[in-house]
Amino acid sequence: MPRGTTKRRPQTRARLLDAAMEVFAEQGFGGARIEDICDRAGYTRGAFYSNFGSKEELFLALFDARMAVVVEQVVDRVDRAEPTVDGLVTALLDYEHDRNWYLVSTEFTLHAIRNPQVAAHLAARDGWVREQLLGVLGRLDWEPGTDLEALVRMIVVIVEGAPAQSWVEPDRLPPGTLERRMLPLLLNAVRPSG
Amino acid sequence: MPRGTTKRRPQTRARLLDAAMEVFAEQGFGGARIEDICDRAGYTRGAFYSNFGSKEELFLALFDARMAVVVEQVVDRVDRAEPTVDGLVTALLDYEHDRNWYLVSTEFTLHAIRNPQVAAHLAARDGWVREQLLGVLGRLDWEPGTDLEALVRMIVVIVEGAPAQSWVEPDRLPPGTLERRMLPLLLNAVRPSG
DNA sequence: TGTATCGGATACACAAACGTATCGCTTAGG
DNA sequence: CCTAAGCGATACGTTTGTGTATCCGATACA
Repeated sequence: MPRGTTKRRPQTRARLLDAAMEVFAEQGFGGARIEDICDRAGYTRGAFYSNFGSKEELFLALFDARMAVVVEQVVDRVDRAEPTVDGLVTALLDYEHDRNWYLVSTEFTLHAIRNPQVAAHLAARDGWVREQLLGVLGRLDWEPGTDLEALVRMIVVIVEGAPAQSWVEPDRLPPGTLERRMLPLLLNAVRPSG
Repeated sequence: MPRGTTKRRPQTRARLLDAAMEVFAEQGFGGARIEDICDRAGYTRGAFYSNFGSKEELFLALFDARMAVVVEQVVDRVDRAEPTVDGLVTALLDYEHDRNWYLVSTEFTLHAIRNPQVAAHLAARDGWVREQLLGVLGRLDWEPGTDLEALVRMIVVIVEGAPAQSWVEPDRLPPGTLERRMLPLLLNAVRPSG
């Protein structure tokens, strides 16, 4: 804790971040009003401007913080998983399917694509995530000639892309079901035939 | 053309839609200002309110119009394609990778997830698209027991999900490359082994 | 070619969101 | 305790975007 910083400050930040997750999920980044976030968190705009310089800065802090948690959990589980296709798939998908996080992270990706600076930031983070997964995948056997870096990208396509269909019609296609069928298909395709 | 409607009206609408595509792509739906769209199209807000009731209505019209074109083209090409995996993949991916359309259609999906009314609309459209693809896929041979409806959903995951990574770092992963590698992997996994 | 309607421009009134400057309670540290 | 700094609330003024009401040029149609 920096010199002269009181203990309630991190709590204020945390509450603002939690509120922002909800409001961004409901209204989108552009549609979210700063005052709504403050209201939701139980503060006034004074608290916001004391903690963040802009809505953009908050967005970035929110994404970074949440992304760190999600990735840590996934990597941790994958790391302990049985070195089989089924173990891997289960580890990759054994998380709470968080609708708000899907909305916010997807919108952050769009935000990054629009802003080169943010894109560089996101690319670095994504690269780090893929590296982590690459390490774990390297412990399994794969069809000779398999491009593991490409394989990791494909896994990301599935894990981040499939939820779109589920969240549009969650009753018809419950979150996780499509990924659960699709990942084994992909992984078995590059496993040793023997 | 309705009684008493002049011929420049559809042109005005079209120009507003084109402008909206650009502005939504640049600013996002929530961040886009109606006046920006009008400026871009070369009109004032008067023209806008004469043609659309709200930004939301414009967004829906834009998505519907563009979606119709894109789907028609893809279905048409897939329909004429060689009945082989490679022919299918080539037909599915042989389009201009439109960054703006990726941004707008993805944001529309988020918008739909937030608004049940819009979600129902989008689900109906998506269902229709999948039906179209189902018809074409039925003409090829597949591994016995293959769930073609699920297969179509998986194709959609790839075609709509992979561009995210490409548009974040287009230099490292040019649009289309990941799909081009991933689709054959999936399709060959459910083709007859013989 | 006349005329009624259409369609987009203009102007205005309103509302909402923003950012800042300042105030006063709270907390840390001596 | 006492005091200085931190932190969030309050209260501005400003900006920005919106929607509507009205006007006038353009266009269809007789």
